[in-house]
Amino acid sequence: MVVARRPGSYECGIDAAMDVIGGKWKVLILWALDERARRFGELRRLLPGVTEKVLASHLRELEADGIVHREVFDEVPPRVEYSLTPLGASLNGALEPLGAWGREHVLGAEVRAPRR
Amino acid sequence: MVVARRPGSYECGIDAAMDVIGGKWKVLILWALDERARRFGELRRLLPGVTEKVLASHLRELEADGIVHREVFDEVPPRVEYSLTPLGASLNGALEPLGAWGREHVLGAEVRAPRR
DNA sequence: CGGCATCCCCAAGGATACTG
DNA sequence: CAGTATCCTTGGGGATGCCG
Repeated sequence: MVVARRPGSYECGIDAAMDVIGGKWKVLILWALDERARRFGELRRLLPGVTEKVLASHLRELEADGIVHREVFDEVPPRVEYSLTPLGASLNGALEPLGAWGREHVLGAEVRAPRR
Repeated sequence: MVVARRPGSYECGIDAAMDVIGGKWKVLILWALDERARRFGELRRLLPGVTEKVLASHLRELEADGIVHREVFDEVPPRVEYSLTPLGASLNGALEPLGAWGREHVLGAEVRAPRR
């Protein structure tokens, strides 16, 4: 996103959080990882439209922020798994009310969607 | 903002909400309006760094999304007040856990170990 | 006071190709 | 499979000026 990446201080906790989840696909990544760990290609398939470059950079940012854990398995073919850290899980929990709000007030308004 | 402005459907409620609050200053606007109604110039002073153009466009988007109410008082000098609609208030409530998360895990971490 | 109208910039994000 | 490496596009947002 934008806001103000690491300017040293924020007005309130919400911008700080918005900074962490501000990427275009980040909340979707968190959502996809909520259930279980996922491989890179798996995530790519779960997020139709994301490019490899953007997915990789988002994952690296989330890793730097301590939200996701990246584990490399030394195998052939290579395998890398991404999972939520405890911090990431807590973020997802904090996101839940917002998701419920969106489902109820935005999605509900335009469609009676059977989400995920 | 980013994500996908009104593409007709979202993956989950969170993107839908992210779409609404995706502007650089929107959550700060919501925060400022949470306490009471505010005038345009008042908001400008509360958000150091925002330009008139951006503040006005954000307010209009929030108004279009049914989040804020704009009331014009036909006086001289002109007076315009912005306030949260019930929907806006509920959004603010849904944002609260996220704000708490940010305060606890981002702001707190920065204070203890300032980076950059 | 509370705005639009303009012009402009730049970083987030997309497309494509290549590699360990 | 899981990424880099490059190049390019886009539009959100900043700066400035004018107006009812």
